[in-house]
Amino acid sequence: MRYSYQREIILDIVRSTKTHPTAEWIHNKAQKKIKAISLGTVYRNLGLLENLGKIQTVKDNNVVRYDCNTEPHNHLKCKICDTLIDIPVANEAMKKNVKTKYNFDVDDINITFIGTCSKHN
Amino acid sequence: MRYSYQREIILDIVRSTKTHPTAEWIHNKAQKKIKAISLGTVYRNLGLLENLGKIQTVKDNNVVRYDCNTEPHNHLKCKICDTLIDIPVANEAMKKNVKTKYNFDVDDINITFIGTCSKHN
DNA sequence: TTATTTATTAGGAATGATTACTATTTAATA
DNA sequence: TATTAAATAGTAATCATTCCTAATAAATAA
Repeated sequence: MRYSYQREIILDIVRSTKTHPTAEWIHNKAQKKIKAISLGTVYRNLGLLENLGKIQTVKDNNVVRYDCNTEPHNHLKCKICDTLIDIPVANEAMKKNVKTKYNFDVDDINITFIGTCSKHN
Repeated sequence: MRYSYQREIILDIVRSTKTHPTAEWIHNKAQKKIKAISLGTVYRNLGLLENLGKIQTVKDNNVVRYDCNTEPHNHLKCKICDTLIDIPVANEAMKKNVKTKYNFDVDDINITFIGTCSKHN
């Protein structure tokens, strides 16, 4: 893969935050550095970076959010402030359980807990 | 809420299958009974039926699928045949665990196991 | 039964995130 | 320095879903 300044900036931006930004947010930020960067370029490079395992994606409603946390993990989603909070993957034992109960080979587990985060107590 | 024949047909259709159909699929089926039924009507009534607790939704990639299973449950998603398989909710203890660990009040847990179902062994 | 009122519908336009397309630019390398 | 193929900018297209509005129909009152 050829070097691209755009890709470098995009990766820097994703790594600069834990807010699980959207492509549009990343595009806005990137325009501060490269004023003519296009949204298509942002999407394409985010896809490439995901394939390279340098970033991860989370589906949040009908928007994809990007996450610099490359460890396998899941999310708490606060319905009040919309924050996504990373949590370590629940129990590898679940995979084994699903295998024995349903004869289903699990590659990936996607868990989102929806509720109210500690800010709103 | 006022009676509507369209809504009745739509509910019948969702209840007639365990394939987690999309709005478009339901619309096609409904047109067999009511040839001029509009897609907007299908979407609106699916939303109403969900609010009434008569059906549930599952998000599958960027499509919403509808499910007549009204019990709380989660899904196995086969990456080969795209089938969604209902499974009972994993462990209420997870809610308590998240509460104590993260001080996060869980309303709803969304779990999808992605992998290969028993058909492809 | 008929008239009234207001929820519901059909049909089509609008939205919004994402992807596709294409001429131009630019990194790599010969 | 010239060549070439990957990457980009800019824009059009896609596709699920929502929104809008005049017409229709269910519920109710007269």
